[in-house]
Amino acid sequence: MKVLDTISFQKDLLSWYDYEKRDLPWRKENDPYRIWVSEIMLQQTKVAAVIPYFYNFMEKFPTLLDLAEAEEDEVLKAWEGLGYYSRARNLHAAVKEVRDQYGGIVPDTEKEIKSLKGVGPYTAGAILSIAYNVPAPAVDGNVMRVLSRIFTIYDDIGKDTTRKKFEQIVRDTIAEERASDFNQAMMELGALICTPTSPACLLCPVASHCAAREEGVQEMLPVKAKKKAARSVFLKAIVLKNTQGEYLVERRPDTGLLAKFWQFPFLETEKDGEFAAFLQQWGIDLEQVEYKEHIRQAFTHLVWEIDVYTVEVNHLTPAENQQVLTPSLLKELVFPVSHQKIVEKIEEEY
DNA sequence: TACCCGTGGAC
DNA sequence: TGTCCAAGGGT
Repeated sequence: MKVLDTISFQKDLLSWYDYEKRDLPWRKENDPYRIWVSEIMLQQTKVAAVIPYFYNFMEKFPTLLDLAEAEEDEVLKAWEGLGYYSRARNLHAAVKEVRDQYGGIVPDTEKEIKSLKGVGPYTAGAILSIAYNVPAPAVDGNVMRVLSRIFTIYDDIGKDTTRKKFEQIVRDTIAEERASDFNQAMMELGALICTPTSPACLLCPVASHCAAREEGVQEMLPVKAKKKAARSVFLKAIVLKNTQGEYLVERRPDTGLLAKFWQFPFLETEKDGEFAAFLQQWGIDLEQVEYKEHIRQAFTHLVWEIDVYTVEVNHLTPAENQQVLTPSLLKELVFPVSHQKIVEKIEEEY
């Protein structure tokens, strides 16, 4: 592996960062709680998507204690639409643990912080370095992309051992006195300059240190194994409305995909015959329902293909996991994005 | 290790 | 339209 002039690299990187760093809401104060929340929100999520959620979240839960004392449904509602909802549940649980076990102070040791729910190798390093300036590696996708190019490392970045290799490189390279800025600068460089496609090498402050640039292979890196294609699941959903203008919704199971979210009843099928049998539980015939639209919701590992139907009935009796609600009460509940699209059309079209 | 877990934007 | 993927973690 090539030898890096560490001091020169640090200087070039940090000088650029001092001048070019973005003005982001979680960079305004050095509150470990705010930094923690931002890091969880930023997991697999773009900065632009996080910003409005971060402002709203901080307004609702300004301090760690505010969040610790909130109801889970309230926390999930603030997370609705951001995705990966276990992040919200884990953060909520972890914040309670910090309140109870650490006197409300976010711990500053690697062992303690990694023991918190939802805090893995990256997030532990990010909080330690950004909040406490501890020289710990915070290796995310950006950092692996930047370093794979600097050193022309062709290891598959999807593998755990590869991340550990990059963590060791960061330990050897990090600016000890400016650990916070160094880690953030590496990520900032990955986000703004050393992008996945068409990296802006002509604008790169560390281009002179970059082996991939020298060899012209920057577009080949990093190496990442292809993921399996997502499988499609075909669903038929029914929006049931009674003569009072109320709607039937049901709660998803406590675990798994979109746990505890609300949805309109649906059946996993493409066949009208099976759908007809499904509708019989409300005494409805297939001829009574009206097809409204098709909604596609793509997850990382599967795709929902939803045909949406509506029907109006005289009376609706909710089962144990169901509710019959007015539109305004419906909007208080947490729905998957695909079903939010239905909720938005309720009253006018549905 | 491989799979599960969301969403919206870029290309 | 399809594909990829973004400051990952849990199991």
